[in-house]
Amino acid sequence: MCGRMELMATKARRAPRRTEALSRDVIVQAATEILDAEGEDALTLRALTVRLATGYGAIYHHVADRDDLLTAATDHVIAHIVPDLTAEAGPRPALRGVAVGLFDAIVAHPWAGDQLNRDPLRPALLDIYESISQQLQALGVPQQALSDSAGVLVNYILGVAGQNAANARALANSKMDRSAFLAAVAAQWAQLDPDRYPSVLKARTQLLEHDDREQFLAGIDLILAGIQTVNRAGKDSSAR
Amino acid sequence: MCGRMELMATKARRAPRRTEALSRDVIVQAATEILDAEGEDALTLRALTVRLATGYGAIYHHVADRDDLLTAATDHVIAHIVPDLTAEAGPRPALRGVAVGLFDAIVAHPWAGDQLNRDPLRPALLDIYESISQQLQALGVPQQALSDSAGVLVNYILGVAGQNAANARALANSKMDRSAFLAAVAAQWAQLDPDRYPSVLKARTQLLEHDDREQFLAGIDLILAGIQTVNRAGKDSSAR
DNA sequence: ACCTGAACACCGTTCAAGT
DNA sequence: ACCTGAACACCGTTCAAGT
Repeated sequence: MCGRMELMATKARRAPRRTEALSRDVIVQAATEILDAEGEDALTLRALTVRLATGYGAIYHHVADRDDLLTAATDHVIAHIVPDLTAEAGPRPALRGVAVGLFDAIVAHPWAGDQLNRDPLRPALLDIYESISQQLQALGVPQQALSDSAGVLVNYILGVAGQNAANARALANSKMDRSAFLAAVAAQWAQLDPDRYPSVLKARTQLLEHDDREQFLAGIDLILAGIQTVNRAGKDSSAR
Repeated sequence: MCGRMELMATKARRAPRRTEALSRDVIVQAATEILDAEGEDALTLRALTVRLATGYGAIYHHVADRDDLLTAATDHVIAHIVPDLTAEAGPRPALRGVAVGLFDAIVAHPWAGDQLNRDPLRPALLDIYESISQQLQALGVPQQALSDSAGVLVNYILGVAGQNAANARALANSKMDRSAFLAAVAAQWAQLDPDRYPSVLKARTQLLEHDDREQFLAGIDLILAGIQTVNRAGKDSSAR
């Protein structure tokens, strides 16, 4: 009892008082901070009650379950991307901007990349999809090719997001620092059978030199080139 | 004691005797069957001990942990794809063949699609990557563009795989049959704000009509077109 | 070497009880 | 309405003990 009083006194000195009541936003915010700091496995309900100095029931009063929390945090982290890009120059820079924005968000919050892959098209992704579709339309992609084209871009982005999250998790689990981890990965690759994986091994040096972000953008450009090529071909045949 | 004897007698009648000893392969096989039948959440160590009529220690003697089991099952399910395609006609059909093989495998085993996204480039994916790279090379893609091109294809496939797994999980969790589930999804989409998501809503009808597999292949073709366009452009500037 | 199964630590979630 | 926290059901994993 006495010990508990002291703890509360310490708490009170650090964060004078919880003036605002517990709310969904406060909970999602706290969850995001835990996810960013320690990864998805660290987001336990127990950890949340400790951080928010509350009980389980209080959390479940504002949030359906752990998955609800995870998707809400993901939506929150992704929601900022599209609005920031309305003042873009043209459809092509805008498309690259959305893609890069998503890429950067996922590098900063790898757990969100994982979550996007685990959920079917979430609200957050819908905004992205809508924005991409509109820019493609502005680029002159015909209506019937629009959903295929936007789908390729979104799925490519999701794939990259997933690998990014996987790498972040592997790094965290290894408990090495970044350079030691990269060295360990490189050592693993070096053991591959060169007769069976010649192309993988050739790509390896390039992968290590290349910036992930640059390679991601090169992929976007490649897909855009494909969209425009297919589009142009379709135009020729439908014009006559 | 008496009850236990009876249980063993019943067991013996159903499955006369376990002639083959427990092995890693047997365990992975059993895990795959559980995953296919009931999804990832159903693969518990307890369920495995029941199905294999054994104890925890026996399983942990052949397998490191649950994750080891999951990746082994994924590798096993993916490993069959590449070898089946050696007798392909040309690089383009071969590429489509690998992609479609992977797509079909993931439709049949959605949990594997999820697992591919959660692990950094697994052995199983390395074979795919190698095969794709070699076919791209045969297609005339220059060395320095190879890793970008193969990366786009692999990441696109991974993205589709992830969405496929997510949809399968959503369907399973809903406990509806397929048509009821699709109706529920359609109803959800119908509630979207048409001012905010015009393109999404336009794409919706197309998505419902389109075969997933066809759309996936259209995406592959689109990316291949982009690879060849970029490649041709590069050739022009490097030739002089 | 291979297997058994009780025990452990730790989850997400519920719910009667409080304010 | 909002919150508390003991309790429940269920995980993955370990390990002393058996053969």
